[in-house]
Amino acid sequence: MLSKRARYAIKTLIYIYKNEEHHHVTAKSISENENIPYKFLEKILRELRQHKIVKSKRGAVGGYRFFKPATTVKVMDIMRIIDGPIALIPCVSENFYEKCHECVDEETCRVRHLFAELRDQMLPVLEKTIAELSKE
Amino acid sequence: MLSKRARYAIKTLIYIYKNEEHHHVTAKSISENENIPYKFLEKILRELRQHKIVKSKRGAVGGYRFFKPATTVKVMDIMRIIDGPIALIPCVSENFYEKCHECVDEETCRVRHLFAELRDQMLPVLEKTIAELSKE
DNA sequence: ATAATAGTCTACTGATTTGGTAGGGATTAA
DNA sequence: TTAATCCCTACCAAATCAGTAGACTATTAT
Repeated sequence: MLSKRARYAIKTLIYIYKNEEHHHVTAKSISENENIPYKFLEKILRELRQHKIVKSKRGAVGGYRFFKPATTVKVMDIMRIIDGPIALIPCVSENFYEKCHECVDEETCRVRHLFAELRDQMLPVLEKTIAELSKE
Repeated sequence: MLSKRARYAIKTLIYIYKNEEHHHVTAKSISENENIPYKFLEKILRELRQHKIVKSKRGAVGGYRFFKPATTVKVMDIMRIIDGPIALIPCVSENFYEKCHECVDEETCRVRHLFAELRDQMLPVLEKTIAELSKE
């Protein structure tokens, strides 16, 4: 399951994308419009900033904006930042690989093959970008 | 991520399938051969029995067997029993649906569509049965 | 200069889940 | 009757999740 943080993050980015044109988007307005607890949101935004998804501006007319174009930010990027691996078992993860110390031979492990196939089916769907997701 | 319990459950069923022909398969032998803590395994087996995936026989030459043919037990069945929904958000889950009280309109929610598509890509892979998974 | 606005950071907390462990009870075959 | 084996309840420590509190820093408008 997706964590609430990840869902909030995706909603937050869609909201920023739709509102960043004329000014920075404040955490307050995101919080109010998307119904995300303010302090909780701050933490999420911080993570997004640290991973260079958004950039921030402090002070009176501050707020958040995309760091790189929303057309280049994929849903899978956000999921990996917030929740970690997409794959369901670590030994088939591309970005969070861990050796499986349960099966003897990774090359022939059938369970591994199955979950590799699963990951291969999942990834293309999650290539969708925030910009694409925001169109209506 | 798949829980350890779910991975243990899948391994357990593959092991039972490969060994049930001539006699019941004991928890002890599963535990030893698949490296699963005995007491933890017992709990998993109990859940599988309660969901009619395996049946048990008590006493001296007791153990576990498939309740219905392994050719009819899908990986997704096991995952749902042990870990719950396959879908990453409840509002697109087939078996564990919950209304999304975040988005205003489920029909037009873009996030929902994305995760519905994701689920649709995942399900066919997880249709694979324990019997298929055990072939070599 | 200063007040108001808005992001930054560290620390804490309560509830839930995860991955177990302990210990006995019931059943069956030899 | 005894050894093997499953059945059941209860407990536990660590991690994760969702969220809160409070103080600090930077920027802008007046």
